[in-house]
Amino acid sequence: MADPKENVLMEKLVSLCKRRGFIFQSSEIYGGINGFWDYGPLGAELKRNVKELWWNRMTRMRDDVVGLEATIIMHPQIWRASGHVDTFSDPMCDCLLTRKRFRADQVDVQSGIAYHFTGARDSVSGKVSQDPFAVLLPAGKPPESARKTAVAFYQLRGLQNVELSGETTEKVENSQRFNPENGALLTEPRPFNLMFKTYVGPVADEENVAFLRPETAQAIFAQFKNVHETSRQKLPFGIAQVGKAFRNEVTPRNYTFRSREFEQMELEFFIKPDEAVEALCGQVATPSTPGHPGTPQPDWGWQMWHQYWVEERIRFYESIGLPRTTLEEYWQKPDELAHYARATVDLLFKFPFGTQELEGIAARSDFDLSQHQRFSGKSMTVFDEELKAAWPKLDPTRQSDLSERYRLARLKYLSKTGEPAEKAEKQAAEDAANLGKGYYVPHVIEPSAGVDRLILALLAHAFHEEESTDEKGRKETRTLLSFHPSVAPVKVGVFPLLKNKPELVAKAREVRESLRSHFNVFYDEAGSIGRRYARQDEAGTPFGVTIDFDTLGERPEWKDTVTIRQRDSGAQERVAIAELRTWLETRLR
RNA sequence: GCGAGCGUAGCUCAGCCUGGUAGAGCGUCACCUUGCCAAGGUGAAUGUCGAGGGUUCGAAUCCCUUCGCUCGCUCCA
Repeated sequence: MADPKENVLMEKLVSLCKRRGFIFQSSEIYGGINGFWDYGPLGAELKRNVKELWWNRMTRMRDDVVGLEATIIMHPQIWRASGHVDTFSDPMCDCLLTRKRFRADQVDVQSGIAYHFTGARDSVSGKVSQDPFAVLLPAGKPPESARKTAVAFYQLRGLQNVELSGETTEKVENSQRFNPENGALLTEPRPFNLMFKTYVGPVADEENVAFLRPETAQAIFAQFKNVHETSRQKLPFGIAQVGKAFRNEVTPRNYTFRSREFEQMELEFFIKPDEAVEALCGQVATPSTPGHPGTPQPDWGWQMWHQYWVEERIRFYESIGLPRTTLEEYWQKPDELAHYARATVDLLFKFPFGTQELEGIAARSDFDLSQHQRFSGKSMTVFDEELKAAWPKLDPTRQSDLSERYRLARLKYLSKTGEPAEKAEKQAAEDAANLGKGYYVPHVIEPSAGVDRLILALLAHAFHEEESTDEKGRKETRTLLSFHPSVAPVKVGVFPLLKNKPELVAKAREVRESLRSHFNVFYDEAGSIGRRYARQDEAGTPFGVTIDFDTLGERPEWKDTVTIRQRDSGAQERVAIAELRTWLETRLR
């Protein structure tokens, strides 16, 4: 767990974010609302930059990924197909004695004698508790043991000398209402819905229930066919989306890290099943060495693609200023994997409050599209002309081998979904036959990142304090945010050396105007020059441009040049105004 | 959801125990000053003391409720 020093760091960061306008609590004037955060002027710029860099890198800089922007509220069936309705709304109950929480349907079934109590009173103080309580004992156990548990319960309610009242017994069979560990009564099962619920249309009844999406991914699957057909993409290709998602988290914690409204950047990268790759290329390439596997090749199987995306994503983080050393790769153990996942790598960042997930890169097989195929009744298969052409040229034993492997994989999926065995067998056989005709459900690799936690990681990583002592022996702390220039909210500060010299001010404003259509520029003339540098250090502005007397020609050879100061080192150099834009452009990438 | 602690100016905090209508430092703003790293001077703004209720002649202070934050438990597809 985080040690005190790291909590102090977190407090400093939170305070800086508020003071400088990066992050505010939502609805603060009304006392705030738990789990919701707003981005102030600098935070909004930072977040835009991050999303834009992701979008450019994932879509515009590639031939094989296209974008999507889907709605937040979708057909409720989507969340049944995805499994969210089941896994996000488990009724839970708590042990009245230990507070331990159980999923109501997973409590071990028990039988025995239940001892009910209507309440208790303190024989010394006279204080009374009217809370009913009950303990279940296996048949044959002495009643004293039930009373002991009940006494402990009422002691928790503030009674010291417990005198139990209204004891009755009842025979109980196959009950899930009692804690198997101590026999204590559990609270009533309460729905624990992690999805935000709303109603579509003016009538708020159960038929009109809809959910705010708990992830952006499902929209991509739901629109897979449309995008595939209109984008003229062929497998392998991906669909990227950036957008809001909502989860009614039990405990929003750690500043913006776990929020109830948050933004995701997700890619669903669709690939051919390994059986199809083998049919086409004669073999499936699998990773032999760690690290980036290079330019994608036609013979890559899902493992190569998975490794490729893990490495691509790490490169992205490096490019925006999170070095590999700040990240941790965590390969989920087989028993941690979701049942449909073949492999999942979490990219973790060392936050001040602990090492936590920034992004997950999951190999999700063909589970998602298959689910939507089953629930919607619409085919999610693609037709692969090359596969159709290649298949007849295969050796018959190879054909039956591939076909059988594909059939078994489909059967495994269909059986797990609870399809009747006979129906599953029939469907799997049909799917296998279709493979030879060039039809299959694409598999998917999913790099899924949280924008807000990435912002927090960038802030935490950029935060630095430098202690120094001035000539008068006073200790000073310089706070700076060492953002990578590509994400920095403000790219360049422009300052006249002195405010009371109109020529300097006029020239500085002129320089600001010449730059502002190219970069986010901040102009400041208030206070000493050092103070203005310090203000920009806290905002994370990488460069400061100062207009001085030499700019005006005091030293003729320096006419129309400015001083550029670098944020992290404080180093200065002289650059001609005419070259400023190019100078900055090459350093802001 | 449970337990503990906390909530006073933009930020960090004092005052609360022992009720008598609010303070410091930093920051912000204006003017002056200032020839490159938070210099200085003068002046200014800012809080229904998280919110609501109660006790009291009187509440930042005592009591209750509620919201928010932190930590622990729980949860985390």
